[in-house]
Amino acid sequence: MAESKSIAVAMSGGVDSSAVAALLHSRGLPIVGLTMQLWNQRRLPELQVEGAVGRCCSLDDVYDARHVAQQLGIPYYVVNFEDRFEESVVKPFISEYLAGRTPIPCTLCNNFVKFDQFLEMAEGLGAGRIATGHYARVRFDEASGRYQLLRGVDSSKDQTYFLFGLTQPQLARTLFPLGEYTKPQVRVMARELGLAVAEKHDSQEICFVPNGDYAQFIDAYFREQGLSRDSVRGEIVNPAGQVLGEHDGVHRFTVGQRRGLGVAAGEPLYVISTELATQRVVVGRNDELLSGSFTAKDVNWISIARPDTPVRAQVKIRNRHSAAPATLCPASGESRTEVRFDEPQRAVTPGQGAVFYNGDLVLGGGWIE
RNA sequence: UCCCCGGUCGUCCAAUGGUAGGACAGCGGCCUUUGGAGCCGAGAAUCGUGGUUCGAAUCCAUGCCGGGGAG
Repeated sequence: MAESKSIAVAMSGGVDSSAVAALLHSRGLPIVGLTMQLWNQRRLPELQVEGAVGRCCSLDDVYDARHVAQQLGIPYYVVNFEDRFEESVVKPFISEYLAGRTPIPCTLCNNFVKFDQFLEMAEGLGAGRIATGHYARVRFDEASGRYQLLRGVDSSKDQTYFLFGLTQPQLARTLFPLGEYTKPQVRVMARELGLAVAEKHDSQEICFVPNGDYAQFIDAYFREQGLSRDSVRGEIVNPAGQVLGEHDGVHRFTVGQRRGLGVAAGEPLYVISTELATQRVVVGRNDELLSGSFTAKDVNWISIARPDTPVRAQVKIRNRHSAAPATLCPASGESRTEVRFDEPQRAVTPGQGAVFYNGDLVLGGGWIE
């Protein structure tokens, strides 16, 4: 009976998710701690680095999560999602890069693992809802009958950019307890609750790429799989087509990138686009990176129903971008939406997410074509 | 085999008698819990050899290497 009301907490072993477990527990809610094993960090040993911190799924992290669960006296399990993670996150991550786009593994992981397989697993354990350490808020809007997604109170830690794929059924069963707090408050809370992980460093970079070198990861993954790739070398050209240099693969470049071009032109050069067919990387001046509009595909509307007419919004085109005013023009009968910025924005990048906001409210989001 | 012009950090350019500066690139760090971006920092060069001069990247001679030039 009481089992069916329990909440499954996704515990990574970090401060945030540990604080979520402690917080819900302190409120007397029945919870169960679960750690998702997503990637075996002992694979691709050539990428190992000394003293790496903040990587997901390391033995230390599982140890930390289990320790917190013991401290709280809650049931705790480690669940192995490695196959799903590799299929739904790692492989698409690689193929997107090889296709000249710039993927967001965190969003894929949320869409296909954390709010999908994990939710099912929780259900199997008798938990009706899940809770994660994301800095975001969910609320039910009586008027529209919809669950709404809102930015976390701590705008500097807000993680809604990675959550634009969440659906109504998922939101209905999800708790983001940290959305009401700031990161410093969470640290204090963790300290006061005596959590051993209170001072643990924040994680950063892609969790399955231990040394942060994703291009090296892709190379290593191909070797591990015994796959070979055709030559990926290509030319670096300016918009006029003049050859300025050579490169070792379009997957090493993303729109707006400056470093790593190896071309000395007297002024900084940035990647403007990559041409898959010719394996060319086009570079140019910073002001050549401005775009006034783009199309978002596979748009998921969250806090509002899909509009039939243009909608004003602020649109965020990368995690560190501050949402810019724009007009959304949904294509009728399609999941595409044209986004027209009031002012041109720098480095609109295919493969990245475009998230639509109205203040703190997340209207929805899609993928930049 | 003669005559011009030119050889400065990896690249491009500055300093034309007083002990070499910048941009870009590369490297390191910070920032950021997608990738980029941005910020900070340290490196890094006068083609060789003689001479003139208190003092040479700078003037002279010569060699070497580029580029140009009717035999």
